Amino acid sequence: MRPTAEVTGLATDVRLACMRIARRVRFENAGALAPHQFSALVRLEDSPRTPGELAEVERVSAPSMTRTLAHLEEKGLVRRSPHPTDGRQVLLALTDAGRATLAEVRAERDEWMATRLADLTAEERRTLREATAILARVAAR
Amino acid sequence: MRPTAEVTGLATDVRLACMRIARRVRFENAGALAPHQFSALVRLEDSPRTPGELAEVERVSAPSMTRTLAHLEEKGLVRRSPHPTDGRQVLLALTDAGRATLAEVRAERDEWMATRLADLTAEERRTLREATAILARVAAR
DNA sequence: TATTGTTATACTCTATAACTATA
DNA sequence: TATAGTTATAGAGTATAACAATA
Repeated sequence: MRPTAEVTGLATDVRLACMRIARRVRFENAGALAPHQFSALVRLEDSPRTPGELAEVERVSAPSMTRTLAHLEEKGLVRRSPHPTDGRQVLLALTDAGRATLAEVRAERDEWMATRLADLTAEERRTLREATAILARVAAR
Repeated sequence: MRPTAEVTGLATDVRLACMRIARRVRFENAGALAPHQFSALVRLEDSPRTPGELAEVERVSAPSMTRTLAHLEEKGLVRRSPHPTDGRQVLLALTDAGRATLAEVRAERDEWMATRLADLTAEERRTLREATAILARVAAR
């Protein structure tokens, strides 16, 4: 469907609101983990992956991912193991420390948001709950 | 007010939704302008500012801002002029090209969002409209 | 003597190209 | 010969320290 003026105006507002929130969350929680390191760690949460897969999904070059993974390994957050069937490939997996770090960073970020949402009315929170479901679909497309 | 479990869960959802949207918008529109250059340009929109003011509000060092401004000046997006009363300071202002560039980047970003919002129902857009007003207040605190 | 801005230098993240090992 | 990953090298952004000009 072709966007109307009403939709375009809303698009601006939604975009700006989301970018400001994201910026505040990142700023408030610089944390011990750089953004690209955090992103890579998140990708390993569901299952181990190869450096190549991680580079592709994070849209960085293979050498960049090599470097990022080396740092995460130094910090003990990921562990590497040989690929079971392809000797050229390597598998990276989260360590217990890696999982704990992910949880910590998320807890800090949630706390920032939660303290602010606690001051809203129940009605306002209901609106946000509905909106996040919609935004999740929008982001997925 | 102390966050309840219900609020903490919502905080996670809101935070994730906003960060995903922000990420998609940034990814989708890499544009001709690097993020830090775009940010600095936005700060000059309302009125001219000194390098020191820009460095503080963008939370980067003075030398970093010097460098950023040099690049923006090379591209013809900002113009420098002497401070009227203090010979040590310098004033940076947007050029017409700078304003045009800002408008272009925003238009691209809005288009990405607008094409997605156009597929939603009117009811869903009403929810988003209410939510963005709430989020704007949250981000401002 | 303090402040504003720039230059000097070093470190980090990123990319492309070259290299090694395996398929 | 093609693919996965690493190493070599270079480019861009950032920071701290040192410097020049002005208050």
